[in-house]
Amino acid sequence: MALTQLTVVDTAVDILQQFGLADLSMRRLAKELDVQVGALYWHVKNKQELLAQVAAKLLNTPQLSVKAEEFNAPADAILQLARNLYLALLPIQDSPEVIEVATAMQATELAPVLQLRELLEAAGLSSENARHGQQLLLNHILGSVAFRQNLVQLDVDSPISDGFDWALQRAVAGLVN
Amino acid sequence: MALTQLTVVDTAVDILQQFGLADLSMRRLAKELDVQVGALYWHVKNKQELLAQVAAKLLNTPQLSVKAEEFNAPADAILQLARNLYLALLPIQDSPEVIEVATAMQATELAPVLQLRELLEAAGLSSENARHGQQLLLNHILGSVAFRQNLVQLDVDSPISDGFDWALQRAVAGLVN
DNA sequence: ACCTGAACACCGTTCAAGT
DNA sequence: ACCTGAACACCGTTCAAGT
Repeated sequence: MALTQLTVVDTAVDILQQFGLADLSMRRLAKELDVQVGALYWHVKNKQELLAQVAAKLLNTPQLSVKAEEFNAPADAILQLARNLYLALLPIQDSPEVIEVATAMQATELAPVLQLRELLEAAGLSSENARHGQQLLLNHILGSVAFRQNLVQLDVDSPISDGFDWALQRAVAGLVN
Repeated sequence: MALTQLTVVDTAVDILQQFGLADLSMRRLAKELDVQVGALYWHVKNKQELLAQVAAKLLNTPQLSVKAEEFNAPADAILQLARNLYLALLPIQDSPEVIEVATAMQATELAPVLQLRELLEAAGLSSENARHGQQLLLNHILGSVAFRQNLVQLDVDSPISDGFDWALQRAVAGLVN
């Protein structure tokens, strides 16, 4: 199999999903691809950039986006999108850290995160306030996923409702009046 | 100077404040204390537990807490406490990661985080919903600090108002109706 | 009780040299 | 153009042995 940017990133996604971020090292990745570590650096600049591309692969899927016209209120579309993100990230170990790396270097556009802002504007917020609301909701999604995943690690039995949704509803209500 | 748990944790806090989490390694810490790495493990169980104690040192100061009776509405006390936390964590590099480690192992009680929940109960939330509201606000504080610190790292000029406070107000409004 | 010395099993990144 | 081999400068944790 030819070593390309695509195969590198896809294998990285695989390792992340199966074993978590702690096992997603450049060396482990090289071993999985049957090459030397140095070879990876011909296809990706560094680990940060790799993680940003992993995040893009995870989020830039049409499955996550939401069709605004299918909801009678923008707030409902926002709630649905936030839930989609939460549920998609939950089963992927350490996904919040990966997403944070990607948004920190803002090199990559994460479609559902952009849509979050668009929907807030559609709900009547100024473009500035839509950015701030986006931040609040993203913080809540990533923080809640991280918190839940930590519970699993300490194998506490996770209840079906973990309070994410209640707080999400209150936050959206506060944002769109 | 005698090597004790106290000196170990205090030196760790120093390194964190001056150089950030990347430089806070057990080896670097040992060097700073003029001992071998192994010696540290007599005084702390592992790095996780050390970070939890660092987090406690950072947050368990009366400066951060808020006197509820000085505010005419519980919501105002909540806002003040959240701002105190945000402003205290902002100058400490990578403080969100450290706090997250501490809350994840919940071995340590972080006073201001507890007060956040108490104030939400005082504002009329059920104890369950107060926990969920606490999660929302903590997620927003830590997420916003992390976001701002990443901007500094990429030396983008930080504006005075970064939207933290606007979103905070909307969130609190949504929580306490 | 407390610490040293040394090892074990890892990291990310770089780069001359090969093909 | 793409990859190997090998190095550089690190990690966290453990543990026999010393005092």
